Amino acid sequence: MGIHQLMQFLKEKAPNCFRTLMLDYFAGRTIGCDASMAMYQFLIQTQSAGQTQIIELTDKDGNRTGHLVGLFNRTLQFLENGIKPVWVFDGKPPQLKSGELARRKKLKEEAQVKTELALEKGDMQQALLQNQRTTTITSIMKDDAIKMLKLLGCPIIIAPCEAEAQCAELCRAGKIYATATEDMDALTFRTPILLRGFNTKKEPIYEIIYDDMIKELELTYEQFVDLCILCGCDYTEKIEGIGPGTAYKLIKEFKNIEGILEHVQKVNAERVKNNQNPKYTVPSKFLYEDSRELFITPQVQKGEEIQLIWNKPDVDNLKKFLIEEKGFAESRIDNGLKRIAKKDHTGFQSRLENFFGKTTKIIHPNNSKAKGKSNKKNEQPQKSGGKKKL
DNA sequence: GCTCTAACCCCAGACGCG
DNA sequence: CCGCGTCC
DNA sequence: ACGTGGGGTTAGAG
Repeated sequence: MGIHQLMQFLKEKAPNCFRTLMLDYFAGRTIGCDASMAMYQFLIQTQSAGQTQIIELTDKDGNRTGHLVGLFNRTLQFLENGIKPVWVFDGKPPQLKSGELARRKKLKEEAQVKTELALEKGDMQQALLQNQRTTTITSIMKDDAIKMLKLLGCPIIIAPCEAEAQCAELCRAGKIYATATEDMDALTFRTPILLRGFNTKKEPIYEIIYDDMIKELELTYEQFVDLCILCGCDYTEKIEGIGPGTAYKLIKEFKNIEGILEHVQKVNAERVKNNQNPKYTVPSKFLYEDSRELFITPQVQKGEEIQLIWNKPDVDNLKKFLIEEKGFAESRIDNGLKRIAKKDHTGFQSRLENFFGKTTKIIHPNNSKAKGKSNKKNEQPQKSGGKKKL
């Protein structure tokens, strides 16, 4: 679950670290995308309720393909807008996450039972909801996605561990402009820029700038990590009775989790003396030190070692794969490829254009339904400063 | 009252035809 | 331009 | 073998 309620906390306590941007702002930029989360969402959202069963997109062998449809469209949307995506996949989750993963697995199993129950009752709406909760990503599905994205010409990174941590490393190394994810722990991994909102065209894209955030909160990085752990992260239980609000106050006052634990013991002891229930409950195994280490020095591949290269799509093999193996309609692939036919996938053209200020308003009729007023914006000649800094 | 937390509910995409 | 069935 | 999140509402505690 990333960091519990961090988004809402930041909106409140650090409102000035946000910017909202339109898609065309990113033309010519490289963006690191969290592949697992995107796949998961596409798989969920391509399910629908039939008369007596749940319908999912699959190939002829029954392998699910909803994530491929989604990633295909999303990638083309990026390329069409001159954005160069690098898809980053999760590797092996850290040991500390196993408890959280077990919890999720159990929830999925319960949802599976509820799905079948709802199907028996004929409650298709409930069946769909529960079936969405059972969604998991198999290694076949992941391999299919990697194969397709490579054939589209995109660089792929399989992170040694958490994708968010790898994106943060790439961003700090200057290999990507920003990390695109809905998962707020990218900030805990210290990504300089986090982007949210690519999942819906209805709203603009939010940019969160790490340096602004940390300044506005008046915390050190280490303190911010402690704050995130106290809010609730994937690696350890949190202290019951402390949410984002009090965690922030306590960090300010006692500097770190060690100091807060001392304070917590005192407060609880005092209350026990007065025959009151303790105010806080510290988990029996509060692994905050290990969690810290996972956030601060995560297992990643060094950014300098990574070369990102975009190629033109391998049209023949892409078609062979998607049509013959995955059951895609040829016309959809052709339509998609037409959208990016004029783009240069090496990224040279878009950088050059960006340098000369030519790409500032590549936006498409498709997207313009978003707000209605956003149309006007595109028409404004954004000529001002001429070329940007380099 | 007001603030905060926790538990529980809901929600999530894109294309293209008519 | 919108609504809704379909995408595989 | 394993994997997403967010918002809203409400009840209850301090």
